Amino acid sequence: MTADRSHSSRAAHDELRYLLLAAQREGSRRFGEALRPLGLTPPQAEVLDVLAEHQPVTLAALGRLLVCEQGSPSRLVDSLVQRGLVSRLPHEQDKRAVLLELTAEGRSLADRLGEATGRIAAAMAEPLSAADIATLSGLLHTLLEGTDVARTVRNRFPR
Amino acid sequence: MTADRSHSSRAAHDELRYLLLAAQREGSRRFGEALRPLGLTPPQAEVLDVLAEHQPVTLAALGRLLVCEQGSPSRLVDSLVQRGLVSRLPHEQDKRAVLLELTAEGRSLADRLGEATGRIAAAMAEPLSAADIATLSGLLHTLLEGTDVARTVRNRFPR
DNA sequence: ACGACATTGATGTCGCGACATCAATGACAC
DNA sequence: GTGTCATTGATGTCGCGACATCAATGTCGT
Repeated sequence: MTADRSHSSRAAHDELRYLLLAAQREGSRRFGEALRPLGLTPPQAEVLDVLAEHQPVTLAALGRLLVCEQGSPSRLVDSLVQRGLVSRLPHEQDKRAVLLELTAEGRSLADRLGEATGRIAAAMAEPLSAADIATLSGLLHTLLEGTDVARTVRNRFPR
Repeated sequence: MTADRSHSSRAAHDELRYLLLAAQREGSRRFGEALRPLGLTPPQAEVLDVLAEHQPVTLAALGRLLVCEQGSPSRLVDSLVQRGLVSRLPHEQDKRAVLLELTAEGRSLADRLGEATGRIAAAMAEPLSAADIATLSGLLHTLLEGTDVARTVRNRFPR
């Protein structure tokens, strides 16, 4: 019916853009709310989550593993260091680099975080079936193909 | 194969969460980059876009039409007023309210914005077919069903 | 008319997140 | 070694975006 390929989907593209924004915002909002009892924000939670699996890691490497930030997340890490959840250690071979590790407190919080995360993520995706989630993830991967973030996500969630 | 329904999809849920974050971030990054020649940020562009269609409108009503912000976007609008793109007019019947309108300059910028938006959105969604986009949008609508943002998006993009 | 409550828009605060810049250090060609 | 360039992590700045608070105004029950 709509023959003009170059313009017919303009509204569809815009709607998709806003849907992605809306979904991310709504997810962050709910996730942040659920994280408040732990005293963590979603980005802080992501750092703990990544550190729990990739300890120890330099700041630059952490940045490459984070979806929530492009550059080096020094100030994000700062907040966690100040709260005693993460410690900075000097790197032996490279005096520029800093190694990040969870403290004991950080590790135990990361554990509690893992449980909370599972429940919340399941609750948020509740209106979708497992098949829907797979389809949705596949389409998002396709949408992002060739970008840095896509590589980041693949690193974090290998098949 | 995975029999434990309550936990088997934990990773899938987390991946979806990060994919949504990644897609939105990447989209915003590219969109903001393309908008830089116009001197606009993506949230500012959304305001112009909405105003061009719903002029005049109160601040609270604008807030209900925006995906990019929950509360009343007074400071976001401020930036546009300061740049002479939007004007605030007193509301006759309700002395609390303020009516927002595009200035002449705002209207012409909104026009140029519309063209740019179309090209950018198409470029970003390029790896997906029209059918994929429809599927993706449908799934995102389902994911958001029952939320305020879902209503906002439906208002902005009625079928 | 009046009092309780709701709504509007402004404002303060906090934590990002993108970008630019910078000093320190490292890697590499020669 | 030396010069050149890349990388690392810190820092400054800007614009959000969520939340809380507030004064002004409106609404509604009685």
